Amino acid sequence: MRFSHQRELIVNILKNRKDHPTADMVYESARKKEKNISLGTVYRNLKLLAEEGVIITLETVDKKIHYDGDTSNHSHFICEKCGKIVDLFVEHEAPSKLGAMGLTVKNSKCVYYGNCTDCIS
Amino acid sequence: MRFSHQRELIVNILKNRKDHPTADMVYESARKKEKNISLGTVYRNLKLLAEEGVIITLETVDKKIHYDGDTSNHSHFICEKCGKIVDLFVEHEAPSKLGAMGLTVKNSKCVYYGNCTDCIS
DNA sequence: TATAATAATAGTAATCATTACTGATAACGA
DNA sequence: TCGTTATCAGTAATGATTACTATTATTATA
Repeated sequence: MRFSHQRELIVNILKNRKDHPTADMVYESARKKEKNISLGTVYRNLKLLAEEGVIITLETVDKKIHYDGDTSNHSHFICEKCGKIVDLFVEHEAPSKLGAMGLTVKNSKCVYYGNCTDCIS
Repeated sequence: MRFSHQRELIVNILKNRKDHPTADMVYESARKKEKNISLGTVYRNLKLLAEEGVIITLETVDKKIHYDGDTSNHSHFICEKCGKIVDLFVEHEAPSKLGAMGLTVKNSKCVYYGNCTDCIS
């Protein structure tokens, strides 16, 4: 994997943001620094970086992939009303039962759905 | 929500299957009973049934929505190699911390990734 | 440092899961 | 039975993502 300015820019954007942007949000952000960066480049790198474990993907219900530069072991809360994604820094480990079932767990994604403080219903 | 044969067929398919089919898998299965059922009808009903909580959606990494007729509180394990989805009937409750954060949790989805027995690597 | 090999890019076309649309049909309350 | 209208079949449109291609940039090596 070579070093390219575009790739480094994309990584930096994700590592500095505290939210969970989609590909086009990253693209929009990237264009402010590299005005000629291609949307395809953003998609290709996001996919590659996620495969390499440099960033994390978050599949929500809006059919767009969200990306997270924080690869620490944490979960997410998604507000069903406003769509806001909240980081949950709660230690989260796989049930011991899985090992007994012969399943080797490499990572996990845990998402909680409900309403946030602003959207109590 | 009216009663229609097509909708009832789709519900029955999901309630009787133990796997986690995608829309086109449900469509294929439905056509064996109703040879003229439309793919659009399958999609519309799956979406509606998921919104009503009659079935559950499972967003995986293959960009297709998987459906689960079992709405009990359980998690899933996905093999990164063969894509197999395994049900995990492990009681899974939201961290108590969330309530203190003002977040009201209605449901949760927890997915574990790794390798299954057949794909140990 | 110059050069060769090739990974990565910009720009755009293609893919494909899903949704929207439309005229016809069927469910169901009165 | 009849009228209202939700639902359907069939198909077109949408839109996020990926593939493609000629060009450019990175990096190992002489």
